[in-house]
Amino acid sequence: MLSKRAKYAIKALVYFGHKEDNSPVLISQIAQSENIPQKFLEAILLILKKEGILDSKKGRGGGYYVVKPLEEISFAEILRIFDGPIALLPCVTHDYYKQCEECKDEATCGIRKVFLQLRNITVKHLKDATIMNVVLDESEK
Amino acid sequence: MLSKRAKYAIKALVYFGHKEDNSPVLISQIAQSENIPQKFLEAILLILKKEGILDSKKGRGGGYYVVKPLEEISFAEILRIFDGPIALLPCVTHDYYKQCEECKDEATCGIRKVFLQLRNITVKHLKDATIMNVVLDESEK
DNA sequence: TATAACTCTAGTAGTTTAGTAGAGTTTATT
DNA sequence: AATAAACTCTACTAAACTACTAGAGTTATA
Repeated sequence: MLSKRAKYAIKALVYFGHKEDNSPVLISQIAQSENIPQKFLEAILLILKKEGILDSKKGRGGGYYVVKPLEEISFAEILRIFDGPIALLPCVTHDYYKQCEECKDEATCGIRKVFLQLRNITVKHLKDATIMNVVLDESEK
Repeated sequence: MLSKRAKYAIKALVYFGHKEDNSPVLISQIAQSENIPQKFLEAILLILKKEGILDSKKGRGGGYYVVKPLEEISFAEILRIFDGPIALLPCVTHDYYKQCEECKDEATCGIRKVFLQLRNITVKHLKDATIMNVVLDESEK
């Protein structure tokens, strides 16, 4: 299961996508609109800022705004930031590779094969799913 | 990530699959061969028994043996037993459905759509992956 | 200079994970 | 009948993670 962190992050980004302009938005505004605990959301937006996806302006009239193009922000990227690897086994992750401790021979492990293929399918799907795609899809109604 | 429980369960089942006959196997034998802590494996095998996948014989000469055909045991089934739902959001699970608390309208949620498709792809892949398939694949060397 | 707004450090209750310990029960064999 | 092999079951634990909350601090603009 996704962590709430990741889910909230995606929700917030989609919220940005539905806005007309790119003016700064208050945390409190997003929190209210999306039913997310405000303090929790604060921490999440901070992380998105550290990752170069959002930026913020302090002081009166400040808030958060998007800096990375929405069509370049994929679900895969967000999941990796908040929930770590997408693969289900350490021995098939891309960025966090670790051998399974109890494994006798990785090269011939049939279990690994299944999860390697699954990882590839999943990553493809989650890379194709960008924030922009979701925004466009939701606007079609 | 998979839990170790689920990974060990799959490893144990594949181990059964590589045996010639279906005579009872000692927990200690599997634990040793697959590098799994024995006491932990005990609990796992007990669960597989409760699920009707294994059965056991007590006393001297006893042990565990498979009762469900290996070509009918899929990774999907094992994952569901040990790690719960395969879907990444509660609102797209099959057996454990729960609305996302903060969701405004499930029917139009673009995020949900992404994870619903992903779930379908994943489940298909994990249902096609049976213990028997892994055993056959590993025997081809 | 007041205040709106982000920043950052702590802490916390609850749950899950990956085990371990040990007593109890069953059954085949001697 | 005794013995020992082997599964069964309950209880416990350390460590990590999740989803928050509290509150003080900093910055910038009107």
